[in-house]
Amino acid sequence: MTDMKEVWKEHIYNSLKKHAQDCGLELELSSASEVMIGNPPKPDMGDFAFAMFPYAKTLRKSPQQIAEAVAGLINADSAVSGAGKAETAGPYVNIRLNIASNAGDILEKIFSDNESYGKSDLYSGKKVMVEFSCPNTNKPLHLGHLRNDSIGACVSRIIEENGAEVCKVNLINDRGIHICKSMLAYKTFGNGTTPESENIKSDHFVGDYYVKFDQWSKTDDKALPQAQQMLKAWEDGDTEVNELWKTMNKWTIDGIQETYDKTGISFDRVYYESKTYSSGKDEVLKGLEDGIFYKEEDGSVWADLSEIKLDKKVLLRGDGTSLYMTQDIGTAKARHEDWPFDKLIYVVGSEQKYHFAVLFYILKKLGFKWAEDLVHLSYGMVNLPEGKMKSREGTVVDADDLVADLINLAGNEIKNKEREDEVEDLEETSKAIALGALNYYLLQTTPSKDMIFNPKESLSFNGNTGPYLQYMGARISSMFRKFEERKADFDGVNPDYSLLDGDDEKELLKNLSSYPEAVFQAGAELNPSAITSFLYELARNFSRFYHDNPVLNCEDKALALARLELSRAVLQVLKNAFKLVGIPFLQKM
RNA sequence: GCGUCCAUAGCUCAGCUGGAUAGAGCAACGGCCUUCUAAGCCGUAGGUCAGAGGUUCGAAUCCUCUUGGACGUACCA
Repeated sequence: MTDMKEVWKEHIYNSLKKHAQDCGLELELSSASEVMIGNPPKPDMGDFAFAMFPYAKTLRKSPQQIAEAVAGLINADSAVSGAGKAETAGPYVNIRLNIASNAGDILEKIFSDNESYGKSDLYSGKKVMVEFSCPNTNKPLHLGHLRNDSIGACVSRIIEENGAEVCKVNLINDRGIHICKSMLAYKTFGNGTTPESENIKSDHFVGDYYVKFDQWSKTDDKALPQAQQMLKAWEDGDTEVNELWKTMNKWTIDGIQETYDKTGISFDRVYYESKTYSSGKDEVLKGLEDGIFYKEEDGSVWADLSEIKLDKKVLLRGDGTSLYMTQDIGTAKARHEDWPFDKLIYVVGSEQKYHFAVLFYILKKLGFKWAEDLVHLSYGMVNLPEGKMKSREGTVVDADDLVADLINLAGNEIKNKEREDEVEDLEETSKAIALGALNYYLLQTTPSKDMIFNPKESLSFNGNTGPYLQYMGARISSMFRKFEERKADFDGVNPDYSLLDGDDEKELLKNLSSYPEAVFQAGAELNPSAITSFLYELARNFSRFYHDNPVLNCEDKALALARLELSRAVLQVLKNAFKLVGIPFLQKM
């Protein structure tokens, strides 16, 4: 469709130019790419729309008159007229494509490209690193992480589809006072229990002590000072604290890894704050020597941000210990050394916009050329219908719980529909449906916007949901199984694509051919919702088509086969887009 | 206070770099299963695109202001 659009822009451009010439005027357009193209409000009005308003002034004619002239020129051009027809609608020139005559080409392209259909070279030759997830090691993952993971993983795949070499990285937030809080609470109240002895998933086990610390510190003023003391001991290399840290850190990371496995999240490289903060400290001290930063009387090191109209930022505490910013400097540097990227995308919540503005500025000041290639892909908060999630009020939606609920619900749904025998593996199918529902739900909203997570709605599998999309894939798959059984009926028949000229069929062909555009747009904007929107439209159009048009049961065998191939193409594009969004494809459901 | 972002149907969201009558899903109501999976299809109802100005042939979209909200502005991460 991209090609067709370009072709028709060229036609309109040429006609406009010719018309201007005929009038003895000069057109203020230097190339066809400047011609604006749109869609008519209704499909039955045509496939492309060109508004003639912008040319009225230079051509000294009404847009209506220009439209008449341009349409006339296009229809008179025999080289053009086979591909489509121009019609005027007031000031608009609408192009009605002869899609059926192109149907064969569109389908052939999809079949020959297969799983590669949709790929672009937008980022070809580029190395792009994507950072996402970044959990703390003091508690399990929650709904906010799930959105982060969904966006991060999806954007990674989209960029890859647009030609880049991608490296997915995680950063484990495993040092700081918050880690000491759960450690201290465990040391005080744990009595040597373990996740195994209590039969609790290990990250939840640690998280429970983090909650316990919170309760404890409310009634005991000595709790917090003790935690700070522990932090100091830890940084001073105290073996006992270090051993405890190692043990509990492992518990959390193992637990989180289990969640990643369930939600299909993986990374190419994993960084640990505990390992990168000292190199960040070195960079800050070097910057101090070079006069980029300055020291306060208490020994703390600061960056002056007045150049970017911000105040100032502390980079090292008075006692020489490092902060969030410090370690992020070290991490960025380590990453570029490990894997020299052309672009590094940080998928991090919008509440950290300030942090990244400062980080990028500081890295620039430190003289790292690649600081220009850093991008903060900020995403909005996930709220509940009642408002914000609050750990103190226990309204935080736990990632494991949510996934488990979704799996259960999917399983019940299969049983209710009495398709338990049909699907073969109930467990696996339930998981696939749950995962598709989750990813699709989280990716529909444009990342930069806050979203409201309605648990009830997310657990529904009707309407514009992941399972709806999977269902279309399953129905098409089912149709192909039926076709295998009846193959003999179609012996010696060839598909006649020129018969695919019903409105539903034309819409589908247009959808299919516009898929590469959706991938390109998603890549350029780093916006998964470009793919989710595309998917829903394709599935909805297929659903209507399939409801109203018999395929295998069509009496005209040549048309039946053409429709079958059209369905095959829909299936292929669904699969390709599913892969990007993280919706598992199902043969049966 | 300052900075950033947001405001579209009862609810949740689309709406591409300005273009024709602003679209979906959910919820509500009404139809459609002896026919390729009813997790489906079709229909009805629902809107002063927060408000006011401005730019333009033309604004939900761009600019300014007002109102309402979120986030940030920590020697937390």
